[in-house]
Amino acid sequence: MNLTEAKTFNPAMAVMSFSPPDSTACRDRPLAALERLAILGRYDTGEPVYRCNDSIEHWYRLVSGAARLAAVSGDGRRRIVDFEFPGDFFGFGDFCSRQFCVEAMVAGTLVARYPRSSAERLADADPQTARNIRKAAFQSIARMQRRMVMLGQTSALEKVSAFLLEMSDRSQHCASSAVFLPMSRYDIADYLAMAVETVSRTLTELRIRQTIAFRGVRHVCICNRNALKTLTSGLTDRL
Amino acid sequence: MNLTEAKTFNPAMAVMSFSPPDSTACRDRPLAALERLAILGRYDTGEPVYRCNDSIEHWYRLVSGAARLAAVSGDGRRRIVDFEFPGDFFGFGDFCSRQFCVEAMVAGTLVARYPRSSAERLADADPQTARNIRKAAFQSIARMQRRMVMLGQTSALEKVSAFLLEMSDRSQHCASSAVFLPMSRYDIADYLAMAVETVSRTLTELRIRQTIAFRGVRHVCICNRNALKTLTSGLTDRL
DNA sequence: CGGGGATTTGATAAAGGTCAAACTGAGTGG
DNA sequence: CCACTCAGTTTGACCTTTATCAAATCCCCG
Repeated sequence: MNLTEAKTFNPAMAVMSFSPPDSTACRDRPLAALERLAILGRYDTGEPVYRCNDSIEHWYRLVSGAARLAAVSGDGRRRIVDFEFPGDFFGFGDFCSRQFCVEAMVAGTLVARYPRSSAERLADADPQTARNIRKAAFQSIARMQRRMVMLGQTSALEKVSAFLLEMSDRSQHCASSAVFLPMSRYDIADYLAMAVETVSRTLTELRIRQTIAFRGVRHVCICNRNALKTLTSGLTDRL
Repeated sequence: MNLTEAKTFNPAMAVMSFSPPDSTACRDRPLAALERLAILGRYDTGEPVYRCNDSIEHWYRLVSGAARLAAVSGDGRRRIVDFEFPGDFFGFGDFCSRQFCVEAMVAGTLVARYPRSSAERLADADPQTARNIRKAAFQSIARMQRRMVMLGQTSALEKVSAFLLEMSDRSQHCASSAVFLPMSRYDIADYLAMAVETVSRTLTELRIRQTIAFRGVRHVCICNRNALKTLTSGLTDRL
C-alpha cells in the first residue's frame, strides 16, 4: 500500500455495497457500527493486501476494484482460492497466521479493514454487529460452496462457462450482458485448475459459437446466456 | 431419521468434540449455552439429514459417524461439496433454501441440530455463543479453503494423496497411521472430481509403491506419510 | 451359499497439458 | 510520432493423462 490511507473514513463509500444484492435480508441501517472501525486502504495492481504467514490483525472487505486470494507452492505453481469483488468480506479463514496472500488485481483497489480484536469486542457488545459478521461469514461459505461445484465440473467448456456466469453474477454491471474480467488468463487458469492455453482455446471456442463476444481481451459480452447455462449441466442452475 | 430422537439431550456427548484439536483457543467451558438448544438425531447410511430445497430451519453439528454434503445435477451427476466429521458444523451456507443435501455415510451417525431462530436469539443475548458460532463458521471457511487447494491439484496422484492426508488429519485416530474411510470410492471420485476407476487405479498405484497399505477396502494405513506430502507438491504443507 | 453392489483391472479414445511459436497491445524511449 | 519492448494472449503440433466402456473380481448381507 504505497498511497496515503484514508484514516478519516468515508462511511458512505464503504457502506455502499455492504448488503450484496444476493442477500436475503436487506437491512436499511444507514451505518453499521462495525463501519466505524474501518480503515480504508488503496492498492495498486499486484500489490499485496496481506501476505502468507502474516499475523491475523484484521478482517477485510473489498470496497472497489478486485483482488485475488492465492496460495503459492514450493515449485512455483499457484492456486487461486478466491476472487474478491466489491462487497465481499475476506480474511476469516485463518486462525494462527495467514495461509494465503491477497493481491489487488486492478489499480486503485480499495479495501476496508477492521482490526480483529476491536471488531470482536464490538461484536460482543453489539448483537447487530455480531449478526453482520455472521452474515458476512455465511456469505463467504455460500460463495465457496458454489465454487466447489464449479471446480467439480470436469470439462473445460463446463468450467469456463460456469466461470463466466459467476463473473457475470458478481459483476457490478448487472443490467448489461457486458462483463469486465479484471484478472489475467493466467489468473483464470489458476482459479479453474487448468492450463492457460486451454482457457484461451475454450474462450475462442465459445466466441466461434457466438455464445460470447469480445470488446477487448478482458471485456467479454455474453451473447447467449442460456447456452452457457446449458454447458454447466444444470448443476449451477439454482445457485 | 427413522429412529427415536433424544429430546432429552445428553450434554456430555455433544460437547465431546465441540473444540476440534486444530482450534487455537481451547476453552474449558463445560457446557456452551448453545448446546442447550441442541436436538440429537440418529441417521442410517444414506439417510438424509436435510434435502435440497428444504427450508433453513437449523444449523447442524456432526457428533459421531460421517456425512456428505452433495449436489445432484439434472443429468444424474453428483458433486460432493464437503465431508462432515465429528466436530464439524454445517448448514451455514444457505440463505433462502438448501442448495445441497446432506446424507449420513455410516450407520448410526449422530447429528446435533440447533434451531436457527433460537440460536440467533441466543447469540444476540450471549456474546460467548455468538463467538462460538463465528468460530464454527470460520472453521468451515478454513476447511473449504484447504479443499480448494486440494481440488486445484492437477494430477490424480496429487489429488488422491492430498485426500488421504486430509482424511488422516480429520480422522479421530490421530495417534495411529490407520485411517478409516467412511465413504465409497464413488464418493471419493465425486469429491475429487475424477472417475471412480482413476481413484481405484491411483490407490492401487500408491499401494504398489508401498506408500499406503489396506486392511480392508475402507481401512487404509499410511506407511509413508512423507511420500504423500511430497506428491502434493508442498502446496498443502502448512495447511 | 448365492446375489448384487462395490471395487478393481484392462483396453481404447478423447480431452487437455506441454512445448513452441506467432501475435497483440500498452507502455517506453529515441 | 513511431519503432521497440515485453508481458499477456492466441494458435499449432504433439503426447501424456485420464475418462470411458467393458468385464472380472471382491465382499458384504441376507
